[in-house]
This record gives sequence, structure tokens and C-alpha cells, in this order.
Amino acid sequence: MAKRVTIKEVAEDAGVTIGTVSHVINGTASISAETTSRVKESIEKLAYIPNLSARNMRAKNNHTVGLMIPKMSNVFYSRIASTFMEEADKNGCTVMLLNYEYKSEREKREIQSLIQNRIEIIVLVNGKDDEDFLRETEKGGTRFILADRRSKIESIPYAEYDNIIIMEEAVRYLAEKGYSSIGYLTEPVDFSNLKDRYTGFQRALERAGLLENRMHIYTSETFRDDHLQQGYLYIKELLERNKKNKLPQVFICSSDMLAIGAMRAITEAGYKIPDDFGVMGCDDLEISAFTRPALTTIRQDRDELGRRLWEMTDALIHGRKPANAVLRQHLIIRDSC
Amino acid sequence: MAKRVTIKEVAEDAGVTIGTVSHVINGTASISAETTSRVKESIEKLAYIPNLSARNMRAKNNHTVGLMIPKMSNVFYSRIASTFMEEADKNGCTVMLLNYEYKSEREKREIQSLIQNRIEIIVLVNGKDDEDFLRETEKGGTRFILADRRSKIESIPYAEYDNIIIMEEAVRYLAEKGYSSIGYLTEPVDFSNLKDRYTGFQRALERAGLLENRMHIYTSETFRDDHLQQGYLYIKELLERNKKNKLPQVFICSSDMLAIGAMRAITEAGYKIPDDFGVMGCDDLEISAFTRPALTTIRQDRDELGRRLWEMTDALIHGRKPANAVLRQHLIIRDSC
DNA sequence: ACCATTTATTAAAACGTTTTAAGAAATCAA
DNA sequence: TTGATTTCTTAAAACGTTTTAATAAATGGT
Repeated sequence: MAKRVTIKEVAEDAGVTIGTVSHVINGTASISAETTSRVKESIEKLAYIPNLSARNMRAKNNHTVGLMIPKMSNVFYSRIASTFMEEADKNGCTVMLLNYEYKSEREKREIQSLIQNRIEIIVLVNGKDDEDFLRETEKGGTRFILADRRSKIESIPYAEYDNIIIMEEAVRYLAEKGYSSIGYLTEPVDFSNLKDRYTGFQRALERAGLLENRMHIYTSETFRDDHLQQGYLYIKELLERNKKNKLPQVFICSSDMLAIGAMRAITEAGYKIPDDFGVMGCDDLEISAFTRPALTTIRQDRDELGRRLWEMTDALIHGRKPANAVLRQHLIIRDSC
Repeated sequence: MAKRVTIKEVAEDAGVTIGTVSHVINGTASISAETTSRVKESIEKLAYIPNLSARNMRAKNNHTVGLMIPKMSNVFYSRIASTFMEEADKNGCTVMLLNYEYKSEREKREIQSLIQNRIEIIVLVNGKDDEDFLRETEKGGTRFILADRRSKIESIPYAEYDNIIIMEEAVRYLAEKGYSSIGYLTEPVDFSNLKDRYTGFQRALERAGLLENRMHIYTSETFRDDHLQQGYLYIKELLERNKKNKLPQVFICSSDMLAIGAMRAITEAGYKIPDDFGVMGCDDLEISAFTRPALTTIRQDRDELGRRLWEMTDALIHGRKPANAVLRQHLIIRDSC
């Protein structure tokens, strides 16, 4: 609809060729001071803004990277996105942020749309895409960086948390505290990060000699969404249906929200935390220091991940091969177990 | 870097001209069934994806709108973004999501970058831009839609909440409950939405005859960020420095996080909620139903705003003039006041 | 005064599409 | 059969830039 000012009009106004204007803008040739200032005046006067599509067509590199997260309204992801974009911004790079709502099919579609826009670097947080699809897409020239997830493909770098190690640490801590029966409340284990955590959990229990009959896994499809509510309902029902001594003494939850929901159910049922049941979360949200009792949890430094992802992206942009990153997590000890 | 397959290669492979391929793709001319299928095969075989930059250059309308929010890691905004993008997606429209971190200067920069991308519709949530800037930019052909904010410019439509009305309702509720002295804890009042709330607050107090000496305004620059922590610290200090009878009996807070922080400080100081002090929030976050006591709050339906914004955008796309929208808010009565 | 360089500017090709007008071939109506 | 449509395909222009090679003008060294 609206006609925008083009380089041609600027050129006319300044009485030079479009080539000259382009050179002034990009500093790609020596232009006399006088001409330069004349051109700049015209640009200012006409409020000229270069057309990026046109520019992209000619010059390759469009200084844009794609960032795909599963769910925008999840603070965990939006925070990563936020720091990543901040860093990108500092480096004069634009980020196209997309969320695919945990839907595999939408994920593919969004990747397509990034490719259409000639975006060559895609940072994929979590994501369920089979490795074959990634490999195939890579052949088309798209480079991926995976986050919070591993890949077996040598050419695709990733950044993930040390899920196995931290889980071992968590279990060790609980064992030392005297808990001998541990419950594990988790989202469906279908990503490598959740698998790792689960593996670490099992492994540590084995070592602590707590494995048999002392390990309870609780998982449910409803844990995909609205963890607060779902964690609450799940534990509420669990408590109603079982005697206390049939239940684990402490619950490790795969997110803080799940944990907070669980705490609510436990308190409502008249039990004390941590005396009757302990609860441990995972995320360290701001709110978790403000619950009562304050939530003991596993901190994943999202800013660190965001920054790290940018470093990797930056490496890729400059043709270096980024090293995979494994980020430490930290046990934040408070009062809930 | 990587060369992508172009329409030309497809044309060669299928033994037709690029024009024909284009027509097959867009259905802009009648092409024989045989040719069509041959072209489609080639597209499939070569994994051809059209270059959007090139397409945009020629054909106008790029089916992309810009959405600018102040802060991505704020659930309030990311939720709006999420529904908006969902709706856009359904209508085959791509959204460029940008956040400007409440920085006026960055806001302007991001708008520039949207214009560079030839995006003609920008939905601006909150935003501090002076109306002159908007008016000026509009002349360049960019259309704005404002959210959670009003505009005096006739050509710029907006969607906002009924902040005045809800505040009156809130105060009336508190007055009926017997509170005669009310405190108002708010972020710096420099947006029209916050101004409105404040106006509504004042007006209602006046009506209830509570104005003089019964109204306390607490505001601080630190309330820009991390409301939970800041609300906590602020109220903690307030309680330490003042006798109870010098303080308001109830605090209306401009966000739930602020309210939750305040509740924590109040409880920690040994006071009971709502007996010693009442607290009211604003947002109705998921977590607010799970605090103890559960938070009485003002709900802003973010999904509704997101959907409404899309409707307005859609109208603009189809050349209709969207009507301004005023969304109702609701008082969610729980146990904190 | 001459050639060699440097400085400033330009014309034109190229990027990958869409779109238009036109031409060729096929079908139809009489 | 003829002329009129309709169906299919194409060539070429256009979109707004960047970039390259070429040219013209100015400067420098001898």
C-alpha cells in the first residue's frame, strides 16, 4: 500500500546516482565530504530507510538469527530468549523469535518460515525434531544450535545443563538428610534433558542403596501444562488415596511450579512441610524464595544459557565451530526439605 | 554462505520457464495438469523454498506484522504475545516479536528495524513513545495499534482496560469491607494505564469520603523491576519505620508480584493477613490463587487482549478501520482483604 | 609538462521473485 | 472452414538494493 521512500528518490534529491548514495550509506567507496553531507541531508529530509528485503537479496548475510522456543508464556524460556536477544542486539544482530507451543508440526512449519526468510542460523530450544529432519535441513544450508538438549549429529552443537550430575547431588543431599524413600514427580520424559535427570536420579538412588521399593515415579500427560494446578491436583489425589506411610517422604519435582502446587496440596491436607513430606523443585523461579516454607530447588541459570547460546551463535556467524557447552546447575537449599 | 535452490533451478529441472514455476506455486495462471505435476515434482525433489526477500520486493504485502512488548520475561506481556501470535498463525500471518526492555531509545530502534523489513503494521504494547513520533512515523506508511494505552491521535486505534472503573469498584469493595484507610503501592505512574488507575483510585476515595488523610501513595523507581523482591523490601522497611496505626489498613498493589512481596513482608513482621493488613493485587497470575492467604486481585484477561489485538490487526490488514476496544477487568475475591 | 597515482563518481549487472502482455496452441461455435 | 474463444506458456520488466569495473578529475612527483 504505502509507498516508501527509496534510494532512487534520495539520489535524485541529492543530485547523484543511487550507487553514490549506497556508497555513502555503507562506506564502501571514498566519497567527497561535500557529497557525503549532501546525501546525508537528503536521507534525513526524506526520512529514508533502506529496504532490508532488497538489501538481503543482493548482499548475502542478513544479520538475523532465528530462535525457537517451545512456549513463550513459560518464564523459563522467555527469560532465555530475553538474554539471548539482548546479547544479539548488542552485536547488531536481529533475532526472529518463534514459539511452537510444544507442537512438533508447528515446529517444522516455523523452521520453514525461517528458511524462507533466508535465515541460516536457528537456535532450537528443546524441540522434538527427529535428528533425521535436522540433518536433512542442514543440507539445505541451515545451521542449527540446540539448547537444553543434546544431539548425536557431529555438525550440530548444543548447550545443555548437567542434569545427571545435579540429580545425583540432589539425591545425595536428601539421603544425608535422612530421607530414605523418594518420589519423583515429572513431566513426560521424552526429551533428552528429562531423560538425563531421570537417569541421574536412578543412578544416585542405586548408589545410595535406596533403589528397591524406595523410588516412586509419578508422571502424567497433564504435567505438560499449568504445572501449578496440575501438581496440586495430582498430589491432592495421591494423598487422599494413600496412607502416609505408603508414600515417599520427599518429592523431587521437575519444575518449581509443580513443586509449589504440590506444597499447597500437602499443606491443605493438614501435613507439615518438611516434617511430614519434603518437597524439592527445579528452576529457582523468583517466587520460589517467597513461598512458605521457602522452596529448596535446583537452579538453572537461564541467563547463563542465553549468553552461552549467543556466544555459540556468534562463533557460527564468524565461521568458527562452537564447542558444546555443559552448564552447571546448583542446589539452592531452603526450607522445604 | 550456503547457496539455496532458486526458482531458476526448479524451472530448468522441470523444463519450463521461471514464470511457469511461479504460476504453479501461486496459482496465478492456468497451467496444464501435466506441467503442474512436473513442476511440483521438481520442487519436491530439489527441496525448493521460495526466497521471501525476493518475493517481498516484488509483491507488496508481506503478511508479517510487528509486535512490540516492553519485557518478554514478564508473563503479562509474553502471554499477550502468545495468544496474539497464535491467532496470527491461524490466519497465515507471521509475527515479528520484539521487546524493548522498557527503554524508549531501544523502542525507537526496534520500530526502525521493523520498517526496514517493510512491515507496515506495528502493535505496540504499552510503549512510551510520544505521540509526535508516532504521528511522524505514520506518515511514512506505518500503521500502529496501541495496547494497554490510549492515544489522542484519531488515526491510531487502541485497546485498553477499563482502569478507572475497576479501581472504583475495588475501592468500593474495600470500603464496604470496612477499610477506611487505603494505601496504593504502584510503579511510577508514567503510562496512561497507570494514570487511569490512579485517577480511578482517587475518584472512588473521594466518593467514599475517604480522601483526606486516608489515602497513601507509595511509589518507587525500584518498582520497575523484580516486583516480588522490591515489594517485599519496601513494605518491610515501611513496617519497621512506622507504627501500625500510622499505616493504611489495606494495600492495593499495581501488580500481583508486588502484592505477594508485600504479603511476605507483612507476615514476616508477625502480622496477620487480612486481619492486621489487607492486600490486593492486580493481574491474577496463576500463582495468586496459590499463595496463603490466596490473593484477592484484579484480573486482566490477557488472552482476551491478545485476541482483540489480532482482530484489530486483521481489520487493518483488510483495510477496515478498527474500533477502539475497552476491556473489562474483574475483581477476583479471595482471602487477602 | 608529463606520466602515475589517488580520489570521486557513475553506469550497469546482479540478486530471486512476481506480474503483465503477448504469443501459440487447442477448443469451440457457427 | 473460419473466426472467436479459451487454455497454456513465455519473455521481459519490475521491485530496491549492492557491487564491480570503468571513467573522469584531481593531485603528485619528476
